[in-house]
Amino acid sequence: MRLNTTDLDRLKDSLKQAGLKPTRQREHVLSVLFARRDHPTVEEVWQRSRTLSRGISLATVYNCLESFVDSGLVKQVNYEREPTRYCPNLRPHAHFKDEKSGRVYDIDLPNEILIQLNSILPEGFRTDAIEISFHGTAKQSKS
Amino acid sequence: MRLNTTDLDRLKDSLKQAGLKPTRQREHVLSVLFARRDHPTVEEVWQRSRTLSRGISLATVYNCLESFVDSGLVKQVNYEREPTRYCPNLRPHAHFKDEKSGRVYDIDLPNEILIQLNSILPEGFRTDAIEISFHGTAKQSKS
DNA sequence: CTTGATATTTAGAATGATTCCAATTCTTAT
DNA sequence: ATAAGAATTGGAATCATTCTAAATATCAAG
Repeated sequence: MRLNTTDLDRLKDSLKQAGLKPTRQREHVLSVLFARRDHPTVEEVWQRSRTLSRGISLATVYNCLESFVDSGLVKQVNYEREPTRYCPNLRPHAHFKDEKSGRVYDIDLPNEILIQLNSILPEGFRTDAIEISFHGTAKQSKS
Repeated sequence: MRLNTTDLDRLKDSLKQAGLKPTRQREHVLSVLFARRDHPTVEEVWQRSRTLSRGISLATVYNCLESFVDSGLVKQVNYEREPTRYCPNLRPHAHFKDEKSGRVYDIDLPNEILIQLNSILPEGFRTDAIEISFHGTAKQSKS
């Protein structure tokens, strides 16, 4: 995880545009998230952040990720009561969890389906967000 | 919550058909679930079960609900990391959570949508279950 | 209807993800 | 450079859930 100046500036910009102060820790956590889009847990993000020269505390990883979610910079993925996972994919998408490997895949959602889903709601229901989670088994290993 | 013999027999039958021994506690927990289909948490089911003559332990409520879910008798509903809720509606349906009231509504799912959802999966993905959760606000108060 | 084998119930301890806290350190506008 | 507000930190606290091991209940067989 070596960041050149351009990458770093991009991260800083992302943070600023999200209304977040670009701190060393936030930049690092965000870069970890972008580096491998495999829906890591907080603990996993923390492990991957140990490479940071002075380290980073677990509480800070929680704080960073929370602020990212609040500002819309990343999304959360919850499966049952397992540790929350984080995902920098901002396109409308569902998640598919392979029960064998535990891996979570992104599934792009055609706008058509979102429209249809909204159409089945009774009168007076206004939707802020829709979460769609598949459980199953995936034969392949590509994301 | 007064159960007549017919109701009780129906509960016993449900349990037996699910492969579960019909114990006093399971009958009661299941009847609580059927009495108000408002997606109660374990804690809420427990509260509502205090009416039981000799009471029932929280651990048992957990055990009962777990066995119901395992045997397919009820479904779980998870929103973020909030306490798990339980739902005796076995038709294919989504959940809509009203952020204002915290109430969870069942939304029946047309088979068409389920077919469409399966059609967007890449080759080799086999689905066991799909969860669809809406977040938003509901103007009305009916379920 | 008793009995034994097996399953269930139970209270409380243990777990584990997450949140809270209060003190320190950083960021940034002036 | 500096002060005000924000972010970071380690550790304690929280809280839903799971585990444990002992007591109790169910049910099939006799």
